[in-house]
Amino acid sequence: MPDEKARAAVRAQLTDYLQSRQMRKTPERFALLDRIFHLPDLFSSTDLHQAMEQDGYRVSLASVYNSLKLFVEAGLLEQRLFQGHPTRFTLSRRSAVGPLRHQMVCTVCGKIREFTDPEIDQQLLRRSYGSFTPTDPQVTVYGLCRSCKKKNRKSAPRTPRRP
Amino acid sequence: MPDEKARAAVRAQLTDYLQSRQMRKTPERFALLDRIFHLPDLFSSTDLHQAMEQDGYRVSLASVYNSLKLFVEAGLLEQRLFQGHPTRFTLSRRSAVGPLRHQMVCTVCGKIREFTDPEIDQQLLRRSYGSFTPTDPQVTVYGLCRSCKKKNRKSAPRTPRRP
DNA sequence: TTTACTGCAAATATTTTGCAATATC
DNA sequence: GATATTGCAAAATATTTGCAGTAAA
Repeated sequence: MPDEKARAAVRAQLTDYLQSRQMRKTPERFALLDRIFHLPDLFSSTDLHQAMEQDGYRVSLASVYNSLKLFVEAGLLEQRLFQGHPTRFTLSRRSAVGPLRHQMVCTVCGKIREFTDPEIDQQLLRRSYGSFTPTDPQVTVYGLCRSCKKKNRKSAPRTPRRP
Repeated sequence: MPDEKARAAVRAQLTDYLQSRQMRKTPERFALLDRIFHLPDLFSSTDLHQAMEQDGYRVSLASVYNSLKLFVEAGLLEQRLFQGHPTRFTLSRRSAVGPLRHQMVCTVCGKIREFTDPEIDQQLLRRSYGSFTPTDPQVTVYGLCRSCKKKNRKSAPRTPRRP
């Protein structure tokens, strides 16, 4: 199972991070981190909290927030914002070898789908940003998914209805 | 004054939009729209509300929100989200001829600076998104501005301090 | 034993909603 | 005059904070 390997690596990363800053290796932190590997790619704080509850593992929402912030600071997670959605988190791609993961978002139903585009990545990473040092380039493409586009056609007839 | 021309055009756009949907041309809506032309490129709902108050024009915050939503629906404004910032609005570039406006954000001080990149725009607009129809591609580059990078160097010495 | 961390509850920040009063059409 | 829109206050949503109790080191 390749997932297992990745999970162990990320766990080790967390251990190192905590140790190096004399922070504590609490069971909550590792339980949360483990659970993240069984969540969808882009999950919210409440997704994680509810998942823990359903597993019968009680953690306060405050601790979920604390841990998520910690994981981001430690470079294990990245944050993404999408119009009309709560903050999403995703396992960091920094360690990954592949192309960056970008997202498209349907402005009607809110559906989010990921895509990759090595060419755009090249453009993003090759160009200079002046005195600014980029660490995390993000591409978000808002638009319409197929089914919302269809629905939109039906509900927006050419002839305006009269009163 | 080229600004004046743009403002008139956008005002006309709003008038058309309202007329075509039998919505009302209230003074608040036009006052808000006008004020936006004298705000920074990326402004928040409270920026706009406070600007109105300082001009001695009383509008409720609820109306500011209503109008901003309306302006976005009418295609006059676009919304942008940045980590650690309230929602920002910006005059739509749809009508503009130039390249798309993208943003870089300093993750330490929160400073936002815009940049353009016609090559990336080409990549974004040329590629296919499958059954998904893109309307608004956004690039946000998080990183460090020069001054925060300097400060960071000072406060993160090579040798960890011992307890 | 020390103090970082958790859970809880209250606080904050941002945006939305319900509704009576008002003003556009 | 009909009703879309405003302003206000309350509600909803998402996240942060203060603090007492708990547990990792």
